[in-house]
Amino acid sequence: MSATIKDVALLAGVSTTTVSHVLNKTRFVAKATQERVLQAAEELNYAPSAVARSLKVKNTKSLGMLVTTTLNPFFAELVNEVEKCCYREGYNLVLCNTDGELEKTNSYLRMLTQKRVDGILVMCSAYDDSLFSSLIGQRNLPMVVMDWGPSDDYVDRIQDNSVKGAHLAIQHLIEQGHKRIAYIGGPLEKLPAKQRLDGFIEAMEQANLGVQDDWVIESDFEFEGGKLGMRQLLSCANLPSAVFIGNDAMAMGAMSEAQLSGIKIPQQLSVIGYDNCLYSAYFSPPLTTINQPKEQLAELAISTMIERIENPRQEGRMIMLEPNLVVRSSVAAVLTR
Amino acid sequence: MSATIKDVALLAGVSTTTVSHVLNKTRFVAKATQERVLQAAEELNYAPSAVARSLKVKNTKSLGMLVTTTLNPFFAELVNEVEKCCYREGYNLVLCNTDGELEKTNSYLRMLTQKRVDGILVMCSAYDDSLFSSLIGQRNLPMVVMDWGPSDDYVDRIQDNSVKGAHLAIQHLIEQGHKRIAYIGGPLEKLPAKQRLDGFIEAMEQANLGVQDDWVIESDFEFEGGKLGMRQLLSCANLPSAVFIGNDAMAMGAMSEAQLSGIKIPQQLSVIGYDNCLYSAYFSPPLTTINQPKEQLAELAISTMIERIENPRQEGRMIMLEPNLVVRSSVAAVLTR
DNA sequence: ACGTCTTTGATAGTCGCAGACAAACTTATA
DNA sequence: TATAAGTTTGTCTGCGACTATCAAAGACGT
Repeated sequence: MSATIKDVALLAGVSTTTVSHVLNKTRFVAKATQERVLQAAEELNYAPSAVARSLKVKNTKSLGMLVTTTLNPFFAELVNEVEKCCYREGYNLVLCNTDGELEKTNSYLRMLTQKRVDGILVMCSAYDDSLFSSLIGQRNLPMVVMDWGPSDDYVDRIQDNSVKGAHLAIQHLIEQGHKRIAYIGGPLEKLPAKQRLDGFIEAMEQANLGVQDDWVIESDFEFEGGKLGMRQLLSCANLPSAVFIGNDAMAMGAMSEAQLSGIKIPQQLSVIGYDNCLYSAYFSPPLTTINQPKEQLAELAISTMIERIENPRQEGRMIMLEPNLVVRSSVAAVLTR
Repeated sequence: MSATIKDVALLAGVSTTTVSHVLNKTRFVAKATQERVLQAAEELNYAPSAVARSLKVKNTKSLGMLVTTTLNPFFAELVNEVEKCCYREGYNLVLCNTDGELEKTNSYLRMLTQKRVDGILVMCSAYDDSLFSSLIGQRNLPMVVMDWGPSDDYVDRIQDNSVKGAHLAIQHLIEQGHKRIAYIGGPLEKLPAKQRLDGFIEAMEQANLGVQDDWVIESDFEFEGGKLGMRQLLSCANLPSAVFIGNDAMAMGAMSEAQLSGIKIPQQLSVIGYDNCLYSAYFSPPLTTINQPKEQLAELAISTMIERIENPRQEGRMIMLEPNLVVRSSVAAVLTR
C-alpha cells in the first residue's frame, strides 16, 4: 500500500532511526543526510502512519466531542469554535452527536476510548444519572464537561452562569418598563434550562413582579418548540407585554408564530432570547438576546483539556463564564400611562 | 495505563489468542472459557486498543469530512446527516472545517492521510485548481466529492443539480405572475452558485423575460451577504417584484434587511430561497424555497464511500440528486391588472 | 493400544514507528 | 601514537493487537 519508513530509509540509504529523527526533528542529523531523507520521502509520497506512531507514543492527537445535536445552531457554532481551537493545537476532532440517546452516547463513549482519543469534551446538558455513570467508567480519560457538572473531582467543568443571564434579560425588560413578563424555556432536565428558569423567577421576585403560572412554559429548545410554546402562550386569557425565551432557536419559532397571528414585534410583544447565535442579528426584527461567549467557551474548554492531558493528576476545576446582554430591536419600551 | 489483552488473558487464565478469538468471535471457544474471558475483560474495564488493531488490520473505521464551514446551516444539517450514517455504519467522523483556506485544507488533508482514515468526504464547493491538485495527491485514498467535480475518474461525485433547482424556483415565481425577477447569489467560484445563476438566466430566457443587469447580484452565501445584497438591490432605481436568493442563509439576511426598510414580504416583494434548511420554516413569513435532499445526499455519500472502500478498483461514478420546490408563504401571486 | 478426528489452546511473527543504547568515525589532546 | 572527547548514525526491542501455524487433549473406532 503506502510507503513505510523502511522504504524511505532504504531509498535514502540510511537507517529507519535516522529517517524518524529527521522527520520529527528529534535529534541532530547532518545536513546532507537530512536532505537525502527528505527527498526520498518526497519521492515516495511518504506519509508517516499516525496509527503506528500513536501505538508507540501513546497519544493520538485527537479529541472526541459529545454533543446532543449540532442541528441546534448554538451547538453548531460552539463546535465550530472548538474545531478551530483543535486545529490550532494540532488536534483532530471526532464529532459525536448523541441525539440525547443513551445508547448512542454509550456506544460513542466506547468507540472513543477504543480509539484512544486523548480526551473527551462533553456538551450534553442533561444531568442524567445514567450518562453520569457511563462517564465515570471512563474516569481515567481526560474530560471536560461544558454545560453541566457531574459533581466529581475528576473532570473539569465549564459553566455558563445561566442564572445571571436570565437576570440580565429580565432586568433589561424591566428597565424598558415591562411588568407582565412570560417565559418559554427548555426542558428542565437540562441544567441551563433549569438555571434560566430559576434566574427568571428570582429576578421577577426581586422586582416584586408576579409570575403568572400559565406564562411559564416548558418546551424543548428547538424551533418547533418555540412555535408551540408561543401558540400556547397566545391562548392565554391575557397576554404579557414581553417574553423571555430560553434560546434563540425557540425565539425564532416563537416570533414566527406570533407574527403569523398578526402580532407586531416589538410593538405589541417584546421578545428577548438567549445564546446570541449568528443568525439572531437577522431576525425580523433583529433579536435582543443574551450573549454566550462561545469563542471563549471553546477556548477555555480546549486549553483546560490540554492542560489536563499534560497533567492528568490534578483535581477537577470549575470555570464560570459570564453572559452579557446584546440589545437589538426586539424589545420595545413600554409607555408609562 | 489501561488494561491490555495480556492482562485479560492472565486474569482469565488463557492465552491472548483465546481472548482475541472470543472478543472478535473469530473462532469457536468453549462456553465456559468464553465466560471467563468476558468476565475478566469486564473486571479490568478492558477496551481493546483500536490503534493497535488498526495497525494490524489496516483500516481505522473513521472517515474525514472536509467542509468549508459548519457555520452555514446547510452544511451543519448535512454534516449532521452524514454523522448519522457514519454512526450507523460503525464509522467515526473527523470534522475538518477548511474555512475556505487552502493552507488549512492541505494541513487537514495531510493529517487525515497520516491518521489513515478510510476515506474522505469533500464538500468545499470551490472548483479550485490548487485544492484539486492537493486532492489528486491523495489519489490512493477513497474520496467522494459532494458538490463539485474534479473531472477525474478516481473519485466519486455527487451533484445536486442546481441548474434544475433554479429552474424550479423561477418557474414557481412565473406561475405566480412574476415577471420582474432579481437574483442574489453566491460567489461564482463555487459551482452551485454558478449553476444557480445559469439556471436563473436560462429559465428567464426560456420565459422571454429580460434579466436586468443590476438585478443580478453576486454575494457570499452568508447571512450578512444576503443583507448587503438586498441593500444593493433596494438601491436600484426600479425594484423587482420577486427575488430568487441563492441560499436560505442569504434569504434570511435579505428578508431582514428588506423588512427593516419597511418592505412587506411577500406583498411588496416575493422571496424564494434555496436549500430548505430546518429554520426556513420559521422565517417571518415562512420561506418558500428549493429543497435539497440532504438526508439522501448524506446517505448516498456514505454508501458510495463504503462501496469504494470495499472495492477501491472501480472507476469514479457521478450521481445526480434532484431538488424540489417547497411552497410556504414568502411568495405572493401578482395580481394581473 | 494405536491411529485418526475433532475440539481447544499456545507460540511466535507481524503491522510501522520511536527511542534507549551503542557503534563507528573524526578530531583534539597528551 | 594512544587516548579522550565529540559527532554522526545504526541496532534492536517493544508498543498492543491479530492470526497462521502448531500442539495438546479428548473422543472414537478398530
